[in-house]
Amino acid sequence: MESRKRRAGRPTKPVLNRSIIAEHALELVVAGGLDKLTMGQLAKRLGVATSALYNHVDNKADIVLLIQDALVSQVSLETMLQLTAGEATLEDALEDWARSYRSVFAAYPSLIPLIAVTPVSDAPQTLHMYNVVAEAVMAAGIPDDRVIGVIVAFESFLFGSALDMNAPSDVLHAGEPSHDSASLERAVAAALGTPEGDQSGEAELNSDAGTGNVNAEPPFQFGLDALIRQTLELIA
Amino acid sequence: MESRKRRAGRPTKPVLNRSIIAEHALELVVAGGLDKLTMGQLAKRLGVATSALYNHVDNKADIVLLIQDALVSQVSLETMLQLTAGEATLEDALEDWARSYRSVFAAYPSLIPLIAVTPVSDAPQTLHMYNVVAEAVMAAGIPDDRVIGVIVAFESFLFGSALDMNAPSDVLHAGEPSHDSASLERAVAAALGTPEGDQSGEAELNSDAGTGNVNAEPPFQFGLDALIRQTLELIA
DNA sequence: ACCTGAACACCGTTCAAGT
DNA sequence: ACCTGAACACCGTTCAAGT
Repeated sequence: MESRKRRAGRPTKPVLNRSIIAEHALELVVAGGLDKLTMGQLAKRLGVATSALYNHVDNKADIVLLIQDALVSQVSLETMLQLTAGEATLEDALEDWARSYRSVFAAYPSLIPLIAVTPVSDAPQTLHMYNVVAEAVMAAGIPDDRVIGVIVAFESFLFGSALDMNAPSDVLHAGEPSHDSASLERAVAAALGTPEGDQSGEAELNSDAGTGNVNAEPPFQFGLDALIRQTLELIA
Repeated sequence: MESRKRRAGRPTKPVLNRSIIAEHALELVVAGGLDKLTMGQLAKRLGVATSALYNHVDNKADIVLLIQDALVSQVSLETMLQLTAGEATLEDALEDWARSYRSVFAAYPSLIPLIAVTPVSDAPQTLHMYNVVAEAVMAAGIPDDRVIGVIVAFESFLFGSALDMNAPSDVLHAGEPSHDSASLERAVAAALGTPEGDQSGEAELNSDAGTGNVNAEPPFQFGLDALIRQTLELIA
């Protein structure tokens, strides 16, 4: 039985709290991107008046911060923790962390610019993740003064790669052939002709959120290898 | 003398066109980010009614596409063109292109998710840039089927790096010290202790758009070096 | 063809009134 | 303390009316 209908006035037991709000806000963003997250839609989903939300959050940005932090906590730190314990290699830890990070955020491209700019002090889960990674990377022998540089370089690449996963598979296809696109077309054709899983011309059928671009893997692997190699050379 | 005031009805000479709209839209975004770009503000700036804009553009997304393409045309392709002519090294061309690209888009972080997802066929200047880069990189001896991978890997890193430039310098500073931030704090302290230009504690004074993060350079150089080295190894 | 001005459905946010 | 409902200033977009 659903709650009949509330009238104005304090309910005997609170119907909302920050966790409930965060949870449903995340579901809205999953369903339709950041644009679909409106205070009105969120309130409707929670069965309250829009204004009731403001008893628990400062504003919409506050909600975005909440879901961002919830997302970060989904990133797998398993291999990083093993590295700290001396039970994994730096190479494996970086690779696993990077792949997990990218796949989590690929589903929320509109959040990425916000995440990149949010101070970790406002997001406890995010702070925790950075701390685990820093500790592991230090344990592996990267000099203290290079740790932040490594982390930020990886993160920059991961943000960009997560965005790239949301591009249509044919982002680089020129429209009508012109003299101004000949080289690009040749490169695109060559790239499509040689992957392990050839997907010919029907790439646009794959339209899952965050996996729109079926050609995202090779560039990701290339960049990730580059960063990992450069990092391994820093070991004292 | 400013135009007195128009009344309804077709003006003898059109007051708007797509170029004029794009130009002023870009100025609005420069002034205050994508949020400040509203159809109402843009119309006021152009001295027309809001609805007049719709005689020239389909919608707001159309305007965003316009300014995105205008931005791409600001990226310097000079060294890439020299590379095609055999007058520059691949290393220099990649470094110059990457730095120019990053600095152009660092000023417009909110545009980056849109750019990453926009098909090049909708943006002629963007198509042109990719074509120049593809041609140059091929001329330098990178195998045809690896060109797209290289370009996309660089671009991913550049997008992320542009976002990072917009983070506050102290993004990674934990708030109150906790057991959950000790390693991170140590890494941050070590990183700040050793740069060529020590900026001690007053980093937040630097608040120019796109250059908020005074600590963005070392990670950028690190990642760029990694990608360039990996690319050079692909030369047949 | 290209403008104005009114209208529409929606936004985020505030606040008095209710319990 | 925590909800409702009305209100406010603003969005993007559409469209009839004017020239």
